[in-house]
Amino acid sequence: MDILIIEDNEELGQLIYDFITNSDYSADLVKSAEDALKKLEKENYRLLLLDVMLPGLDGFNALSKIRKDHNMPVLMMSARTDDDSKILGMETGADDYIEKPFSVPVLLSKIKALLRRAYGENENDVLTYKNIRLNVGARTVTKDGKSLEITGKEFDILEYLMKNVGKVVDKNKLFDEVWGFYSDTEMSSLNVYVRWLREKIEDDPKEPEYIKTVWRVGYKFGE
Amino acid sequence: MDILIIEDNEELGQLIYDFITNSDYSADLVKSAEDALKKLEKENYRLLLLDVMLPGLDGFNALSKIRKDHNMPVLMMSARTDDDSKILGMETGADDYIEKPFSVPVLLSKIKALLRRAYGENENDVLTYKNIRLNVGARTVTKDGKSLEITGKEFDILEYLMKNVGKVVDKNKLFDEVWGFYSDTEMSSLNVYVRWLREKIEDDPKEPEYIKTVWRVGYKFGE
DNA sequence: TTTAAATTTAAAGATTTTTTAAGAATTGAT
DNA sequence: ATCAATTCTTAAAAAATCTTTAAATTTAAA
Repeated sequence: MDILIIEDNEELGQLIYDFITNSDYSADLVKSAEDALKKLEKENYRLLLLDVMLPGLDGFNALSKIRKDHNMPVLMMSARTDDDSKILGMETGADDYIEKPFSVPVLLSKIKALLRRAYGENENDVLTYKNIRLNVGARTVTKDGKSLEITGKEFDILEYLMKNVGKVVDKNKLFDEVWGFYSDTEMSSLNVYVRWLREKIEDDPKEPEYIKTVWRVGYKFGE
Repeated sequence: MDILIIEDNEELGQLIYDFITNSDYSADLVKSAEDALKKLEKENYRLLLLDVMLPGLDGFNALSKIRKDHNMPVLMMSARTDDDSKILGMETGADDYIEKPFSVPVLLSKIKALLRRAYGENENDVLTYKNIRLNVGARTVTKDGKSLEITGKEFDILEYLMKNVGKVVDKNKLFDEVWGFYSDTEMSSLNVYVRWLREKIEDDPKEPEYIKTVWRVGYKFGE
């Protein structure tokens, strides 16, 4: 899971949640610091969006508790605009602080900046086409956010195809890429893997929307 | 040298410079992006404070030039308060953006937060994933707060895996990391240690929740 | 329309890789 | 020097993946 949003205001929480999830991040939304602490035990998050004014444990105290166990970037949100609040937040271990009301696109760009700094430029680690996402680092593939069980060879083939979205990929080139030039595996095996890939990826393997065959040449992913 | 300040307004530049140098950081002050680029060739800075409105090359263009060669945190300063400027700055590679006029103590706390994130403050002593905690300094591991008896090699393996949560760790890489490139221990021993680790960490070693095997490649911790 | 070539499909066998258990070798503490 | 803990090896069993084969289908061209 990417982001945990801790915000007690129902409406604002939902707004942020919708925007974030529509921006290709996964998120959970909780209404109190106590719930957040529980969630953190069970799930792994890459970033925290933390409201300051919360019922029960407030944002500052929650943060110092969280910081004992977790080192992920934390972005605080608050209506309190005085300097001391900002400074206190960051001294407590927040990475950044955004004043309410804020523009949601600005929030998103702050999130991106924090993720970039904490985890590196790994947007290029993920290949996306429509609702298919291929994560090179994790070697996982999802469709509509649900993960697909994919084998090694299948992954290698899909990776190469998705690195060339819209371009016709020559069968021999694809084969060499996946098996290596000197492999003595039969070329026909490639067809078989494509069949299985379609089985997993396509809604209707007979009418491929993603992996299209280009007669006498090879395959083309998408477009 | 810690910080390079790029600010053409003499008075403001001096103010920032004084405050920063009085706060135990070393700094250089330049008045243009061109000068900054020259300085960056010669000196090594840990952070950049970059004004947007500059004579000659402006802050945005300077930043995209800088980002080709440098990855240090960059904090932009500008009187332009519109969202698009902020977003553009961060898309271009800035880590944060502060509106002028700003409070200098707030600026300082932003600087601290950025340095902390980029270079670490407390040597990431504890790695946490869900209910598993690994204390690097103490070489201990707990699950749900209860300590697990773990041997040296097991710890080394787990540490490396947990430093790469969610990413597939190549078996050879993992081996080299733990045993060293020139070790003549058999590769297959790694499998055995993983088996023991699972015995200790997993609820059900047959259905690993933490240490997953990625066929043909290696292992992946979590996600 | 017919034909040959290319691709799809399904199934089964082969191969590779991982898991597992047991024991041998090594190390460090007493 | 002895003992216990740890590290390492080995080999069989199990699991997952890879590969081949051949028949069925589709396509493009004669």
